[in-house]
Amino acid sequence: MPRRDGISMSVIRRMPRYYRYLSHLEQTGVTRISSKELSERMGLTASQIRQDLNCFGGFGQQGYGYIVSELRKEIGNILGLQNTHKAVVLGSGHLGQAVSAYLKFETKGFQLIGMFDNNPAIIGTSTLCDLIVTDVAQLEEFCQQHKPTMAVLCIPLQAAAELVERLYGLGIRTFWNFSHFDILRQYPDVTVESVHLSDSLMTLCYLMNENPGSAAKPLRF
Amino acid sequence: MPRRDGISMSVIRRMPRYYRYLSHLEQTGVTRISSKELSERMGLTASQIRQDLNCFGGFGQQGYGYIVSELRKEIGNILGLQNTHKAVVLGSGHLGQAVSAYLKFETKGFQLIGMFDNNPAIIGTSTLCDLIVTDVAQLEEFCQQHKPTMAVLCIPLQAAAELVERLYGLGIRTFWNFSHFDILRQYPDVTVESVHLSDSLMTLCYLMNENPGSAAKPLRF
DNA sequence: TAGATTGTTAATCGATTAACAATC
DNA sequence: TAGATTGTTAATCGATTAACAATC
Repeated sequence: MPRRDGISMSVIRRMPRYYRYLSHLEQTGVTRISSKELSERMGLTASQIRQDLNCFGGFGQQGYGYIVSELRKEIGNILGLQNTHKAVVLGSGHLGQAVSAYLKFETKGFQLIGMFDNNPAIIGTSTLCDLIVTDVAQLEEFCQQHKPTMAVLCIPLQAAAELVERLYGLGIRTFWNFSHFDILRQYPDVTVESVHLSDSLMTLCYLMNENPGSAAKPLRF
Repeated sequence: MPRRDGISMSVIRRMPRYYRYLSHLEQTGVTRISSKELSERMGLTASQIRQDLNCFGGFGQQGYGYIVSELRKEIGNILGLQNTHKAVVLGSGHLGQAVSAYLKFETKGFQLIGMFDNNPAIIGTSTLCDLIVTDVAQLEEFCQQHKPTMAVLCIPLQAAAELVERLYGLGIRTFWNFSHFDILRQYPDVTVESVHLSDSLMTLCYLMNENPGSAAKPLRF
C-alpha cells in the first residue's frame, strides 16, 4: 500500500469509519461501490471520499468504482491492523474489563497481554478476555519480560502520575487514555489517543439544550 | 449567560475541556488567569481561547484577564450542566456499569434514573450507582411513568435495531452511543453523540505505525 | 464507442491565527 | 497615567466541495 507523510488528522480519523462501513458492506454481500453511493450511505460527499482515499493511493477503477473487499483490505493496511502491538491494561474495574473485552474480540492491531490492578479483591481473578488480573506491583517484572509497547489507562486520576512515570520508565511511549491525564502532556515523546467520557457527555448536554424539542442534529456515526 | 446560534462544533467540542481545566485551576487555588497563560498551559493559542469564549460573550476584563471561578461557572451554564436531563442506560454489562458510575459521580447535566438488561443473571442486582438492574421487558412501563429524555446505548449490535425503535416510540430523541449503530441515522430528528472505542483504537494503531520509535505526536487532552 | 466514475486540480468555505484598537 | 490584556476585525491557513480531464 502506498503511504505518504503529512496526512491530516481529519483524514486519519475518518479512515476507521470507512473501514467499518466497508466491512459491513462486505458482510452484506456488496462487492462493488462507487464513491457516490458510499457517500450517500455514509452521509458524506463523494468528493471527500475520493480525496481521502487518494491521500494514500488510487484504489478505484475509473468508470467502475471500488471493489469493496479490496478497498477494505487497503484501508486495514493503511491503519496497520495487521500488526499486533503488545498492550497492557492498567486498572481492571468495569471500564478496564469492558475495554479489555473490546481489545480481545473486536479489534485488530493490538494483542492484549496483561491486565493489572492494585485491588486485592480482584487480583488473581480471571476476566472476559481470559487473562488473570495481575498485581500492579509486578508491573516492572512483567514488562521487562514481555515488552509491551502500549498501555491502556483505566485508572483513577490519583494513581496516574506514579503509574505513567513507571510505564514511561519501562519504555512505553503510547497510551490509550480514558481519563483526563494532563500529566501525559509533560512527556514530549509519547503518543496519546484519548477517549473522554465526560467531554462527550458535556457536549451532549449542550446539544440537548440547543435542541430542546427534537431538532435534527446528527453527528458522526 | 449570553447565548448565540450557529456556534461551530469545533468550538463546542472545546468547551468541556475549558471547563475541566478551569475546575482544575480553581481547585489548585488559581483565581485569575489570562488567555495567554491558559493557552500555554493547555497547548492552544491565546487567540483561539478568546475567539472561542467570545462566541458566547465577553467574560474577561481588559488589562486583567479572566476570573477563574466566574469563567468556569459561565462555561458550565453554556454547556447546561445545571440541568438534570433524565437518562436511562441500556445494557448493564461492564461498559454499562462503568458509564453509569460515571454518570452518577463524575458529571452534571444528567440524572441517571434507570438501568436495564435482558440477562436474568444480572436483573435485580444492584450497581455502583445504587440502581437495581431492571428487566428490559419493563422498559415501556418505566419510561411512561418516569419520562427519561436520554438513553445510553451499551448494548450489542444485534439488540440495537429493536431497542432503538422502542426507545424512539417512547419519545426519546437523544442518544449517547457506544457502538456503531448506523441504525440511528435513519431517524431524522434524533441527536446522537458517539464514543467509538474501535475507531479510537484504530486511529492509535495508525499513529503507532507512523511513529514507530517514539516521535512526539500529542493529541487533544 | 458511449457512459460512468475515478483521480486531481481549482474554487470555496470555514476555522485558526495575527494584529490592534478599546479599555480596564 | 502606563502596562496589560481583552474583544474584535483582518489575514492566513487548511479542509471541504466542485469541476473536469483522464480513462476504464
